[in-house]
Amino acid sequence: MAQVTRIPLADQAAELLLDRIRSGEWPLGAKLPGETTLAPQLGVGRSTIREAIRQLAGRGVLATRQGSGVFVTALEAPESWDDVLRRTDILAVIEARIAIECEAAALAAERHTPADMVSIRLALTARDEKRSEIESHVDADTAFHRAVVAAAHNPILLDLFDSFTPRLRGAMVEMLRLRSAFGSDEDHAVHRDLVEAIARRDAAVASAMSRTHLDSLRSALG
Amino acid sequence: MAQVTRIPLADQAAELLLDRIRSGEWPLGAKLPGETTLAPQLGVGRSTIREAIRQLAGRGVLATRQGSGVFVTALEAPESWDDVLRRTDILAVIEARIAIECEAAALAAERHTPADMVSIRLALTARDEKRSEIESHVDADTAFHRAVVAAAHNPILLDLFDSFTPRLRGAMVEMLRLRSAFGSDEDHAVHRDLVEAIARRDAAVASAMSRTHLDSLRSALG
DNA sequence: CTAACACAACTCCTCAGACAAGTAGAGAAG
DNA sequence: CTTCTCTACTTGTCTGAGGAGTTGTGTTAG
Repeated sequence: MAQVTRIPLADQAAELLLDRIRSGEWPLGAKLPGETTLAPQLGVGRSTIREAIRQLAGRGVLATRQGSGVFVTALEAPESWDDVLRRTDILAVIEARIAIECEAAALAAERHTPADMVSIRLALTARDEKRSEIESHVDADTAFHRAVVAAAHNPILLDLFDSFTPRLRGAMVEMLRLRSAFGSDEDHAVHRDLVEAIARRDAAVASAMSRTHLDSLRSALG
Repeated sequence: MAQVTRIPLADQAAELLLDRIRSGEWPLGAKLPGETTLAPQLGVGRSTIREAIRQLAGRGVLATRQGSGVFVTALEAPESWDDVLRRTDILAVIEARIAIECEAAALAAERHTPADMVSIRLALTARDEKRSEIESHVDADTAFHRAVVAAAHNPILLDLFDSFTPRLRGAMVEMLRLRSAFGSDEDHAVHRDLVEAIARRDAAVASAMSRTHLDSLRSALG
């Protein structure tokens, strides 16, 4: 089966070089042959091999130093975090979210500022008002939990939360379509208790409330 | 302060294009002006602008189609997770590690297999034998905790743990050089208790032991 | 013999020009 | 209105030339 679309020589050359790097022909930190050597060796022009090198340099695999040469800086491109999440079981993602959100709730109870409490309470009322539509309710719920994590004042926990939510959104919407036990009064009570626990700086209860909420989410998705 | 190292024009051009993309001048999916237009506009040759485009293509920001043009495929390159960690305060990293490791210890208590227990106990004895040298002791400690996280059977938690440890290693070594309260018998007892709690599937105690150990680490580094 | 200097060979960087290959739109023919 | 063809424009590739930086070698002064 021949390919319909011609792949540019520069792209082919880049893949070829990457293969030879992965094979161990040029270990980490090694210097590649000069472009004047590499170009005839692959049967392409100098500008083509240069573009291939640039492409790999953009991916962080190679680095060029004028007058010195081209060097291997990484054995392969670092895998995108989103890709890891997309490939992983959704239950594992929820467990990871439980881990960071419980801790974040405890930290939020200790560290929250008045401004944090304002945005948390605002997000809670917004969450309560949007019980009708499924998607907007999920988004409001996510926004509320994000406000809690933000009150922990830890950029890593917040980054992790933000990287988890896109993966979870679809599953949550789908789940709500089947069983609508989410917009219930009981569910709302848990969230209100969480806010109150944070407000009175009760870290243990705040953490426990988060766990309660997320455990029910896990069992619903499992 | 002028820079000592000359930055290649192609790299400068790539950064310039990336800025204009981020500024919203060319939205997602838009077609950039042709190379023959862009090159004089930036005051560089055509091959130079081509290499800049290749570089951004390697980072996933642009895509070229022969005969058609160059198109924006992503608003910005996904930031490497390592870069985020390197830039962040080390206390925040420890807090994140506390979050995932406590949860992982609890999950490990529930899910560990006989093979998990073997590797955990092996790592514990190895950790105990290497109390003399600082660096090897830190590495043995890290290996032990990694074995615990691995027993949780959650790939995301393990990936997170692996991404945290490189950032923490330097700080732990430095801390041990100052106060050597780490290779103490008390410290070893905590780890032994953690293993026993996991072995008898006591999730609450396993989580608490992890927290004890890491809290002392946090206060030592703070 | 050692150390500092000059230089030559090598590397990547940049430009210019030419032609090939592919695409998309305008215009003509049906 | 549909279809075909052709033209203009785009990226792809190659070649040749010179500029700029690095590195190692050889020379020379001490």
